[in-house]
Amino acid sequence: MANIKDIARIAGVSITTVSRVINGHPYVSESKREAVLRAMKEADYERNINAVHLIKGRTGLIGIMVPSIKRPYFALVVEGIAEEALRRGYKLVLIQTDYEEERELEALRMLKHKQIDGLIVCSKTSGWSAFETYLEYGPIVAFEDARGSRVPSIFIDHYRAFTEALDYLWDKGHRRIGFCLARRSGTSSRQRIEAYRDFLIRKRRPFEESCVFDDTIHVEDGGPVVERLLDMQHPPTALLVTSDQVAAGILARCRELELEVPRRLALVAFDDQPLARVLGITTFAIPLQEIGAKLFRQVLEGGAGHTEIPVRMIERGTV
Amino acid sequence: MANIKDIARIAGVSITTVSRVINGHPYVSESKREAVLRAMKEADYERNINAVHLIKGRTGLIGIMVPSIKRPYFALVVEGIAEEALRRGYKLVLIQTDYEEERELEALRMLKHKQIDGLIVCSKTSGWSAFETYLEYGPIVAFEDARGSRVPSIFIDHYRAFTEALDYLWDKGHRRIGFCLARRSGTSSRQRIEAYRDFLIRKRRPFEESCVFDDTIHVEDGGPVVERLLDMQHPPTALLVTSDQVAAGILARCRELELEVPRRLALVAFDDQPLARVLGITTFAIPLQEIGAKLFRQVLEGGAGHTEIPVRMIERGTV
DNA sequence: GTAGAAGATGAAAAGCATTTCATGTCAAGC
DNA sequence: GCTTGACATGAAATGCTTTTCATCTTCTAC
Repeated sequence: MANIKDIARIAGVSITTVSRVINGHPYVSESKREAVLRAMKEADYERNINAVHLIKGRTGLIGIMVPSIKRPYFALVVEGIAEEALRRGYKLVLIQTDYEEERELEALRMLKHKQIDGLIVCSKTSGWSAFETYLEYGPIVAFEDARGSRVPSIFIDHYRAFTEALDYLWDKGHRRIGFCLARRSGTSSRQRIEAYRDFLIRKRRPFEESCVFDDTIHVEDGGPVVERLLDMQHPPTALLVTSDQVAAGILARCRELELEVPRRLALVAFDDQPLARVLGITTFAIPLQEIGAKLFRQVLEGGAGHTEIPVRMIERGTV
Repeated sequence: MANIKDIARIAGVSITTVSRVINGHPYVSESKREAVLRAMKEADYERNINAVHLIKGRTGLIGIMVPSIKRPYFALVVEGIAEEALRRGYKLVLIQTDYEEERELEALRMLKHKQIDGLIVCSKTSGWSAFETYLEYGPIVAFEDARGSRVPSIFIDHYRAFTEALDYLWDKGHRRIGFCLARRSGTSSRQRIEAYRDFLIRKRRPFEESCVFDDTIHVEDGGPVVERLLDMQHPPTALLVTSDQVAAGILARCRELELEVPRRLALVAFDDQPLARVLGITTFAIPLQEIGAKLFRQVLEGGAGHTEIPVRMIERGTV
């Protein structure tokens, strides 16, 4: 394909002039501009973007690290990021990690390689220090509580939200409260477990391992929770569920088994995804799309610091 | 940051030798290899990938054109693509189009620019001719019935599936069958409308505009459908719903209004997403993730032709 | 009338790695 | 002793665009 040199030759001008026309710089006479444009059309010229990237040292690409895009939670964040990226003329590179450190590292290497101009970490498994090391190569921002690290973050105080939810259920008369987590080792899970333990201490109640259900991530993970519940001597009367999807799965199985919600089992979920609205699930509103947009803006501006996103409970019919 | 020239200088070898070490070419003596590796470590060298892209004319990036990633349907396809991409060492550029032609065109331009090595079109609004024009710049593959065009495709015969579903409902005694569509102008919607019209002709039944519900895309679009149904003099007794999400929304509203499914309203949906499994929705299994993987393989291999993906109905409890 | 600014243009450097081609060494084989 | 092939190495070309610097012209203002 034709390159800028060819165009210069065809139009009878220098390469510089062609570049000026392409980039809209001033100081090009109308006649030459037209000649260049004509030549470009004639030769079906298209700028080789990789040469531009090389010389500019930027690519207009932002990396998004997500464990799995099929989880609506992340899909919503990415949607928010994508909308903002579009508005700013950036493209996104999707890096699906499945929580494997090696893949997370590869995303960081892309930053060092200058293949991406910045990196948005939606969730991760490696320690913060790995990310801090790469901070010098380009902006990174995380959607996870990174306070205490040098990685800028936009986060939700899960300790506070969980505490609020627990108190709410307690006030509604629930004395045995269980909860569902995704990965036990995740940052937010650890905060939630801490909130749970502190709550129990405050209420002088014993911690019971049987009340925590982990690895509940997808809608189909809800059913088994209900079955385990039914097998218990003293099952919890309320469940805090860290994802609307799982809550929907629980709700569906409860209906099948004619276990009344909220009479027999109360549910408080998180995210306020459309599904929760439709099913009337009491949940914490987390503005995932807006958070996505914020993440994008922050990574572009390269700002430091940690921003908390407030969440609030939306009462519907499951408590 | 250090470049290959610096490394060559530090290691006391030529640039070529450094390049050989980096790329694992043979014919490098052990002593020089070590010297180069030492120099690379010392100078914290990282290859500038954009220079590599420039000279190779490839980027290891595949573009994915999706209208909106937050729709689970597309998220699942992308998940499948991403898994396969990872296996093959490719990265993905997400191009969210929102069905705007300008953005679709921009994705095509990326192919021409050589910013991406290939393009997967999950759904689109522009005509095929636009895509055909760009076929010369790199492989394109579409997840949409492109028979009759030169764009390779992996597709589902929606005419056939719809016909099968209609006959099934007819055999179950339904005489008034309505259906929900996403965008009316989409390729699959047109095929489905055709199937519906042909079905009515075959059964000597009149076409009634009030039985088609369009722009139903998300889970929250289900409720309004039920409300419109209740307002009708002679509402359909069965609904074909082109997405599990919408079917879930319909089901939820039916329960709220105590409209028994399937006694008062039967539902057949499409996709067989996890949500449909959990809610016991009768639906057509479309292996979206596998299709994603297939799309990726095809775009890599640059194969032509059209491949039909067979679908089959899964009977659950909504008919 | 002249200094200085503004406008116009192009040569060349810079950005960086890969690959081809040329050259040289050494050992095996006849 | 000489040819041939395998192994080693580097100079230079290649991929393509942006940007700096230098040069030249043409006004404008005093």
